[in-house]
Amino acid sequence: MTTVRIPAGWPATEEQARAVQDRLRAQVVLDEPGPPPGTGHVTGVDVAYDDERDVVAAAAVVLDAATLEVVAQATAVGRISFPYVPGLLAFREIPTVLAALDALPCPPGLVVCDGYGLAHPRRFGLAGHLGVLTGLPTIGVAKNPFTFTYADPATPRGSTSPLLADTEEVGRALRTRDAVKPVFVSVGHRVTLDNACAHTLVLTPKYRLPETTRRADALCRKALREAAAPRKPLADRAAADPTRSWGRTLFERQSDPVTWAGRVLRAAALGQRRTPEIEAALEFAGDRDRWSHGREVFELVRRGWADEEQFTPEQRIVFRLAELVGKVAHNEAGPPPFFDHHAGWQIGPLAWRLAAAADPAVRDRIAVALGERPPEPLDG
DNA sequence: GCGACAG
DNA sequence: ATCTTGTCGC
Repeated sequence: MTTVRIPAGWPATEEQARAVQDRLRAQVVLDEPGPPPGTGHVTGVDVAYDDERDVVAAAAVVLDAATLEVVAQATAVGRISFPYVPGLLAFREIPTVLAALDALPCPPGLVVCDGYGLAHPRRFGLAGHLGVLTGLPTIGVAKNPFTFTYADPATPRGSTSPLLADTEEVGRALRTRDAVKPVFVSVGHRVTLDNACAHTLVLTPKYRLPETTRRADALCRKALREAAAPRKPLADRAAADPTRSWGRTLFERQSDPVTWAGRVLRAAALGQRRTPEIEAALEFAGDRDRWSHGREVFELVRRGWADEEQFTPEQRIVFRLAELVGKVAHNEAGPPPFFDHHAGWQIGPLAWRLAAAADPAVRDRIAVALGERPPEPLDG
């Protein structure tokens, strides 16, 4: 497995990313038929994320197009290079996908992407982007219609209907299993739409999604599991950390957990350098109307301390508290899926770790914000 | 102006 | 994409 760095000059803003798309899309080749279905190699690529740990894992799995047996596979891990923005997915996935493709011991043949090619607001989705950067023939097979419209294809497998941006056919809804929701096929690079659909049908003898996608999905999840630091079971951590049960009961006694978390954060941040992320979290905790956006606050704070090395241990604790404010608020008022409900339990122990190392005035202030002190002096 | 919106 | 419990089906 290879490790990826974010490429130099990689777009940092949405505006830059859109400019890159506008520049590169002229290089897409649409007038080649592409490899005949059922011959040579077909390669699936997919990506899995752990946003909390800022880890991304990609996989490329090469299948024999005739037998659908795995011929070769490779993975790569790296840091997340771009947030998820509809229309800019490629900037989040491509660096790691390229590394996985590079690590393959054989030519990939046709590359099947999890997403779109031509069917894209600027006609340059993930599959087209990957095709232009590698020169390989690519297609996109997506699970959802994005912003496009389509009529439901007829019931039997193999039926299609045009995927429309207004009246322009940008792809096709293709039924790969009888009476099951279609997939959405579009051209990436150097393949026609007819051929892309034919490939997709060859790749779906048993399931709705292409074997390439299924294999790559399973492999990148596994790579992600192995890349993320293995964690001890919950019970072990509870035994090793007596502050945990105190943190739990303290949190569960709060009738207004978000406001409480905000007070704790304010006390903890006192006297420390305030970053914009901390300011935002503090302001947020005081505004009940915004709690449903807790997840965004979490993500903002998480991005804010991406360069962990530049912060002191105390500042890192403040950042973690700010993240927890976002998590707790999201669990309290946001839509599912929720963060794990243990999140709030960490607030007390974390804040007290800071208090224990601080001077008596700060310690008192944190104790007041928490509402109590731990039953016995905690070290760490 | 606001929401929806591939993964 | 990710979080999640049970439930349905081959």
